[in-house]
Amino acid sequence: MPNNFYEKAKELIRHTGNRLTHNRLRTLAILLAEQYALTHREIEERLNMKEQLDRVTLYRVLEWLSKNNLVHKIAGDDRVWRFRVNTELHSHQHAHFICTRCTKVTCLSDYRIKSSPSLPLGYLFHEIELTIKGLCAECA
Amino acid sequence: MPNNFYEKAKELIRHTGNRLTHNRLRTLAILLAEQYALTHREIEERLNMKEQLDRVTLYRVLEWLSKNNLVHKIAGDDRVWRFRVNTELHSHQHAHFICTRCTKVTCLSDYRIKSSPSLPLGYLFHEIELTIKGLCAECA
DNA sequence: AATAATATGCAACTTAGTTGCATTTATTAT
DNA sequence: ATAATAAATGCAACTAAGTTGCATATTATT
Repeated sequence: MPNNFYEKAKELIRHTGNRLTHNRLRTLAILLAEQYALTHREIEERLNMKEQLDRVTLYRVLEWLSKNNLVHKIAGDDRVWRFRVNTELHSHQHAHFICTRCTKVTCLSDYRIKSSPSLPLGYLFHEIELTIKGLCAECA
Repeated sequence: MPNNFYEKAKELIRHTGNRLTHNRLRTLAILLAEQYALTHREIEERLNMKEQLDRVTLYRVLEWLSKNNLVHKIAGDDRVWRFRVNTELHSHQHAHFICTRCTKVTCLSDYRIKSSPSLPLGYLFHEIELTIKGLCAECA
Protein backbone atom coordinates (compact mmCIF):
# COMPACT_ATOMS: atom_id res chain seq x y z
CA MET A 1 0.00 0.00 0.00
CA PRO A 2 2.87 2.50 0.09
CA ASN A 3 1.46 4.90 -2.48
CA ASN A 4 3.68 5.55 -5.43
CA PHE A 5 2.43 9.08 -5.99
CA TYR A 6 5.19 10.14 -3.63
CA GLU A 7 7.75 8.37 -5.80
CA LYS A 8 6.37 9.95 -8.93
CA ALA A 9 6.28 13.37 -7.24
CA LYS A 10 9.84 13.01 -6.06
CA GLU A 11 11.00 12.16 -9.55
CA LEU A 12 9.16 15.10 -11.11
CA ILE A 13 10.46 17.64 -8.59
CA ARG A 14 14.04 16.32 -8.81
CA HIS A 15 13.82 16.58 -12.56
CA THR A 16 13.34 20.38 -12.35
CA GLY A 17 16.82 20.72 -10.85
CA ASN A 18 15.42 22.71 -7.93
CA ARG A 19 15.11 21.79 -4.28
CA LEU A 20 13.09 18.79 -3.21
CA THR A 21 11.17 19.87 -0.13
CA HIS A 22 8.73 18.02 2.06
CA ASN A 23 5.92 20.43 1.22
CA ARG A 24 6.40 20.34 -2.54
CA LEU A 25 6.45 16.57 -2.33
CA ARG A 26 3.28 16.26 -0.24
CA THR A 27 1.41 18.79 -2.34
CA LEU A 28 2.34 17.31 -5.68
CA ALA A 29 1.54 13.79 -4.46
CA ILE A 30 -1.95 14.96 -3.51
CA LEU A 31 -2.49 16.50 -6.92
CA LEU A 32 -1.14 13.42 -8.69
CA ALA A 33 -3.71 11.31 -6.85
CA GLU A 34 -6.68 13.41 -8.00
CA GLN A 35 -8.80 13.05 -11.11
CA TYR A 36 -9.88 16.68 -11.09
CA ALA A 37 -8.55 20.16 -10.29
CA LEU A 38 -8.31 21.09 -6.60
CA THR A 39 -8.57 24.45 -4.88
CA HIS A 40 -6.07 25.70 -2.31
CA ARG A 41 -8.71 24.88 0.29
CA GLU A 42 -9.25 21.33 -0.88
CA ILE A 43 -5.53 20.69 -0.83
CA GLU A 44 -5.32 22.12 2.68
CA GLU A 45 -8.07 19.75 3.83
CA ARG A 46 -6.20 16.76 2.45
CA LEU A 47 -3.08 17.91 4.26
CA ASN A 48 -4.78 18.45 7.62
CA MET A 49 -4.68 14.76 8.48
CA LYS A 50 -0.90 14.84 8.52
CA GLU A 51 1.25 17.63 9.89
CA GLN A 52 -0.04 21.14 9.36
CA LEU A 53 1.22 23.36 6.55
CA ASP A 54 1.04 27.15 6.58
CA ARG A 55 -1.48 28.76 4.23
CA VAL A 56 1.10 31.09 2.76
CA THR A 57 3.59 28.33 2.17
CA LEU A 58 0.98 26.33 0.31
CA TYR A 59 0.30 29.33 -1.92
CA ARG A 60 4.01 29.56 -2.60
CA VAL A 61 4.36 25.84 -3.22
CA LEU A 62 1.49 25.94 -5.71
CA GLU A 63 2.98 28.94 -7.44
CA TRP A 64 6.31 27.14 -7.65
CA LEU A 65 4.74 23.95 -9.03
CA SER A 66 2.91 26.05 -11.56
CA LYS A 67 5.98 27.98 -12.69
CA ASN A 68 7.87 24.72 -13.08
CA ASN A 69 5.14 23.29 -15.29
CA LEU A 70 4.31 20.47 -12.94
CA VAL A 71 0.76 21.72 -12.48
CA HIS A 72 -1.51 24.24 -14.21
CA LYS A 73 -3.92 26.76 -12.75
CA ILE A 74 -7.55 27.07 -13.82
CA ALA A 75 -9.61 30.19 -13.15
CA GLY A 76 -13.14 29.28 -12.09
CA ASP A 77 -16.27 31.40 -11.92
CA ASP A 78 -16.01 31.57 -8.14
CA ARG A 79 -12.76 33.55 -8.26
CA VAL A 80 -10.81 30.63 -6.89
CA TRP A 81 -7.79 29.04 -8.51
CA ARG A 82 -7.85 25.32 -9.08
CA PHE A 83 -4.75 23.24 -9.63
CA ARG A 84 -4.30 20.15 -11.74
CA VAL A 85 -1.20 18.11 -12.32
CA ASN A 86 0.46 18.13 -15.75
CA THR A 87 1.53 14.71 -16.84
CA GLU A 88 3.15 13.90 -20.15
CA LEU A 89 -0.22 12.68 -21.38
CA HIS A 90 -1.90 15.63 -19.81
CA SER A 91 -0.49 18.85 -21.22
CA HIS A 92 -2.42 22.02 -20.57
CA GLN A 93 -3.59 22.27 -24.17
CA HIS A 94 -7.01 20.82 -23.46
CA ALA A 95 -10.54 21.81 -22.44
CA HIS A 96 -11.92 22.15 -18.92
CA PHE A 97 -15.37 21.17 -17.76
CA ILE A 98 -16.84 23.15 -14.86
CA CYS A 99 -19.89 21.83 -13.05
CA THR A 100 -22.07 24.82 -12.21
CA ARG A 101 -23.58 23.04 -9.23
CA CYS A 102 -20.68 21.45 -7.33
CA THR A 103 -18.07 23.74 -8.99
CA LYS A 104 -15.74 20.78 -9.58
CA VAL A 105 -13.38 21.18 -12.49
CA THR A 106 -12.57 18.22 -14.72
CA CYS A 107 -10.03 18.20 -17.51
CA LEU A 108 -11.31 16.92 -20.83
CA SER A 109 -8.08 15.41 -22.06
CA ASP A 110 -9.50 14.02 -25.27
CA TYR A 111 -10.97 17.32 -26.33
CA ARG A 112 -8.15 18.89 -28.31
CA ILE A 113 -8.23 22.49 -29.40
CA LYS A 114 -7.35 23.62 -32.86
CA SER A 115 -4.62 26.22 -32.57
CA SER A 116 -4.08 29.81 -33.73
CA PRO A 117 -7.43 31.46 -34.30
CA SER A 118 -7.58 34.64 -36.38
CA LEU A 119 -7.25 37.74 -34.23
CA PRO A 120 -7.68 41.48 -34.87
CA LEU A 121 -4.75 43.19 -36.57
CA GLY A 122 -1.72 43.62 -34.32
CA TYR A 123 -2.88 41.10 -31.71
CA LEU A 124 -0.48 38.39 -30.65
CA PHE A 125 -1.73 34.86 -29.95
CA HIS A 126 -0.31 33.10 -26.93
CA GLU A 127 -2.67 30.53 -25.53
CA ILE A 128 -6.20 29.24 -26.06
CA GLU A 129 -8.52 28.07 -23.31
CA LEU A 130 -11.79 26.23 -23.78
CA THR A 131 -14.20 25.94 -20.88
CA ILE A 132 -17.40 23.97 -20.97
CA LYS A 133 -20.01 24.61 -18.31
CA GLY A 134 -22.82 22.31 -17.32
CA LEU A 135 -23.61 19.58 -14.80
CA CYS A 136 -21.30 16.69 -14.00
CA ALA A 137 -22.52 13.09 -13.80
CA GLU A 138 -23.11 13.33 -10.04
CA CYS A 139 -25.08 16.57 -10.20
CA ALA A 140 -27.08 15.97 -13.39
CA MET B 1 -23.42 65.92 -28.47
CA PRO B 2 -26.16 64.55 -26.17
CA ASN B 3 -24.99 60.98 -26.06
CA ASN B 4 -27.57 58.47 -27.13
CA PHE B 5 -26.21 55.66 -25.00
CA TYR B 6 -28.57 56.89 -22.30
CA GLU B 7 -31.49 56.59 -24.68
CA LYS B 8 -30.43 53.10 -25.70
CA ALA B 9 -29.90 52.11 -22.05
CA LYS B 10 -33.31 53.47 -21.10
CA GLU B 11 -34.97 51.47 -23.86
CA LEU B 12 -33.15 48.25 -22.88
CA ILE B 13 -33.97 48.56 -19.18
CA ARG B 14 -37.61 49.48 -19.84
CA HIS B 15 -37.89 46.45 -22.07
CA THR B 16 -37.15 44.11 -19.17
CA GLY B 17 -40.38 45.19 -17.47
CA ASN B 18 -38.47 46.01 -14.27
CA ARG B 19 -37.73 49.35 -12.66
CA LEU B 20 -35.81 52.00 -14.50
CA THR B 21 -33.44 53.51 -11.97
CA HIS B 22 -30.87 56.23 -12.26
CA ASN B 23 -28.03 53.86 -11.36
CA ARG B 24 -28.99 51.11 -13.77
CA LEU B 25 -29.25 53.74 -16.47
CA ARG B 26 -25.86 55.33 -15.77
CA THR B 27 -24.12 51.97 -15.47
CA LEU B 28 -25.58 50.48 -18.61
CA ALA B 29 -24.83 53.67 -20.57
CA ILE B 30 -21.18 53.41 -19.54
CA LEU B 31 -21.01 49.79 -20.65
CA LEU B 32 -22.76 50.56 -23.93
CA ALA B 33 -20.10 53.16 -24.67
CA GLU B 34 -17.20 50.74 -24.24
CA GLN B 35 -15.55 48.49 -26.77
CA TYR B 36 -14.25 46.08 -24.17
CA ALA B 37 -15.24 44.49 -20.87
CA LEU B 38 -14.94 46.65 -17.75
CA THR B 39 -14.25 45.73 -14.14
CA HIS B 40 -16.30 46.99 -11.22
CA ARG B 41 -13.40 49.34 -10.52
CA GLU B 42 -13.23 50.76 -14.01
CA ILE B 43 -16.95 51.45 -13.98
CA GLU B 44 -16.61 53.16 -10.61
CA GLU B 45 -13.88 55.41 -12.01
CA ARG B 46 -16.07 56.44 -14.90
CA LEU B 47 -18.87 57.24 -12.45
CA ASN B 48 -16.73 59.31 -10.10
CA MET B 49 -16.98 62.40 -12.27
CA LYS B 50 -20.70 62.61 -11.69
CA GLU B 51 -22.50 61.91 -8.43
CA GLN B 52 -21.03 59.14 -6.29
CA LEU B 53 -22.52 55.64 -6.31
CA ASP B 54 -22.10 53.18 -3.46
CA ARG B 55 -19.80 50.19 -4.12
CA VAL B 56 -22.41 47.74 -2.97
CA THR B 57 -25.12 49.26 -5.11
CA LEU B 58 -22.90 49.00 -8.14
CA TYR B 59 -22.34 45.32 -7.41
CA ARG B 60 -26.09 44.87 -7.19
CA VAL B 61 -26.73 46.86 -10.34
CA LEU B 62 -24.22 44.74 -12.27
CA GLU B 63 -25.75 41.57 -10.92
CA TRP B 64 -29.17 42.78 -11.99
CA LEU B 65 -27.99 43.75 -15.47
CA SER B 66 -26.39 40.34 -15.77
CA LYS B 67 -29.47 38.43 -14.63
CA ASN B 68 -31.57 40.38 -17.09
CA ASN B 69 -29.25 39.50 -19.96
CA LEU B 70 -28.29 43.07 -20.67
CA VAL B 71 -24.64 42.36 -19.90
CA HIS B 72 -22.49 39.27 -19.39
CA LYS B 73 -19.75 38.57 -16.89
CA ILE B 74 -16.29 37.35 -17.83
CA ALA B 75 -13.99 35.67 -15.31
CA GLY B 76 -10.42 36.83 -15.80
CA ASP B 77 -7.19 35.37 -14.50
CA ASP B 78 -6.94 38.13 -11.89
CA ARG B 79 -10.04 36.95 -10.02
CA VAL B 80 -11.94 40.02 -11.10
CA TRP B 81 -15.24 40.04 -12.94
CA ARG B 82 -15.48 42.04 -16.10
CA PHE B 83 -18.75 43.19 -17.64
CA ARG B 84 -19.63 43.65 -21.26
CA VAL B 85 -22.91 44.74 -22.74
CA ASN B 86 -25.01 42.24 -24.72
CA THR B 87 -26.43 43.73 -27.86
CA GLU B 88 -28.55 41.86 -30.38
CA LEU B 89 -25.47 41.51 -32.56
CA HIS B 90 -23.40 40.66 -29.58
CA SER B 91 -24.76 37.60 -27.81
CA HIS B 92 -22.57 35.88 -25.27
CA GLN B 93 -21.90 32.93 -27.53
CA HIS B 94 -18.48 34.20 -28.62
CA ALA B 95 -14.80 34.12 -27.71
CA HIS B 96 -12.94 36.47 -25.39
CA PHE B 97 -9.45 37.77 -25.84
CA ILE B 98 -7.45 38.58 -22.70
CA CYS B 99 -4.29 40.62 -22.94
CA THR B 100 -1.85 39.17 -20.44
CA ARG B 101 -0.06 42.49 -20.06
CA CYS B 102 -2.77 45.14 -19.64
CA THR B 103 -5.44 42.54 -18.64
CA LYS B 104 -8.00 44.18 -20.93
CA VAL B 105 -10.71 41.85 -22.17
CA THR B 106 -11.99 42.18 -25.72
CA CYS B 107 -14.87 40.24 -27.20
CA LEU B 108 -14.13 38.51 -30.48
CA SER B 109 -17.59 38.77 -31.97
CA ASP B 110 -16.71 37.19 -35.26
CA TYR B 111 -15.18 34.13 -33.66
CA ARG B 112 -18.15 31.79 -33.39
CA ILE B 113 -17.98 28.59 -31.44
CA LYS B 114 -19.30 25.32 -32.71
CA SER B 115 -21.80 24.01 -30.17
CA SER B 116 -22.25 20.80 -28.11
CA PRO B 117 -18.90 19.07 -27.70
CA SER B 118 -18.87 15.42 -26.67
CA LEU B 119 -18.68 15.03 -22.88
CA PRO B 120 -18.12 12.06 -20.54
CA LEU B 121 -21.16 9.84 -19.93
CA GLY B 122 -23.79 11.47 -17.75
CA TYR B 123 -22.45 14.99 -18.13
CA LEU B 124 -24.85 17.73 -19.17
CA PHE B 125 -23.73 20.47 -21.54
CA HIS B 126 -24.84 23.99 -20.72
CA GLU B 127 -22.45 26.57 -22.08
CA ILE B 128 -19.13 26.82 -23.87
CA GLU B 129 -16.51 29.51 -23.31
CA LEU B 130 -13.47 30.15 -25.42
CA THR B 131 -10.71 32.38 -24.12
CA ILE B 132 -7.69 33.40 -26.10
CA LYS B 133 -4.70 34.84 -24.26
CA GLY B 134 -1.94 36.92 -25.71
CA LEU B 135 -1.00 40.55 -26.27
CA CYS B 136 -3.36 43.19 -27.62
CA ALA B 137 -2.34 45.62 -30.36
CA GLU B 138 -1.25 48.27 -27.86
CA CYS B 139 0.90 45.90 -25.79
CA ALA B 140 2.41 43.79 -28.56
C1' DA C 1 30.16 19.90 10.04
C1' DA C 2 30.05 24.71 8.09
C1' DT C 3 28.21 27.47 4.56
C1' DA C 4 25.19 29.73 1.42
C1' DA C 5 21.05 29.84 -0.83
C1' DT C 6 16.40 28.94 -0.56
C1' DA C 7 11.99 27.58 1.75
C1' DT C 8 9.00 28.23 5.62
C1' DG C 9 5.99 30.29 9.35
C1' DC C 10 4.00 34.17 11.29
C1' DA C 11 1.64 38.51 11.47
C1' DA C 12 -0.31 41.95 9.16
C1' DC C 13 -2.24 43.57 4.98
C1' DT C 14 -5.03 44.14 0.45
C1' DT C 15 -8.83 43.64 -2.43
C1' DA C 16 -13.21 41.71 -4.46
C1' DG C 17 -17.28 40.68 -3.25
C1' DT C 18 -21.34 39.78 0.36
C1' DT C 19 -25.00 40.43 4.08
C1' DG C 20 -28.40 42.72 7.09
C1' DC C 21 -30.98 46.46 7.95
C1' DA C 22 -32.86 51.01 7.96
C1' DT C 23 -33.99 54.62 4.53
C1' DT C 24 -35.16 56.29 -0.01
C1' DT C 25 -37.14 56.03 -4.63
C1' DA C 26 -39.94 54.31 -8.76
C1' DT C 27 -44.18 52.72 -9.93
C1' DT C 28 -49.27 51.89 -9.23
C1' DA C 29 -53.71 52.80 -8.12
C1' DT C 30 -56.56 56.25 -6.22
C1' DA D 1 -51.30 65.14 -8.01
C1' DT D 2 -50.82 61.98 -4.01
C1' DA D 3 -50.65 57.99 -1.09
C1' DA D 4 -49.42 53.21 -0.87
C1' DT D 5 -46.17 49.49 -1.71
C1' DA D 6 -42.63 47.03 -3.45
C1' DA D 7 -38.13 47.29 -4.81
C1' DA D 8 -33.57 49.85 -4.86
C1' DT D 9 -30.06 52.23 -2.22
C1' DG D 10 -26.46 53.48 1.36
C1' DC D 11 -24.02 52.27 5.26
C1' DA D 12 -21.40 49.43 8.33
C1' DA D 13 -19.54 45.33 9.13
C1' DC D 14 -18.13 41.05 7.34
C1' DT D 15 -15.88 37.02 4.51
C1' DA D 16 -12.50 34.82 1.91
C1' DA D 17 -8.57 34.51 -1.44
C1' DG D 18 -4.41 35.81 -1.98
C1' DT D 19 0.05 38.85 -0.91
C1' DT D 20 4.19 41.02 1.51
C1' DG D 21 8.06 41.56 4.78
C1' DC D 22 10.92 39.59 7.78
C1' DA D 23 13.03 36.47 11.03
C1' DT D 24 13.90 31.47 11.38
C1' DA D 25 14.54 26.79 9.60
C1' DT D 26 15.83 23.57 5.94
C1' DT D 27 18.19 21.81 1.72
C1' DA D 28 22.16 20.97 -0.89
C1' DT D 29 27.14 21.90 -1.41
C1' DT D 30 32.12 22.20 0.16
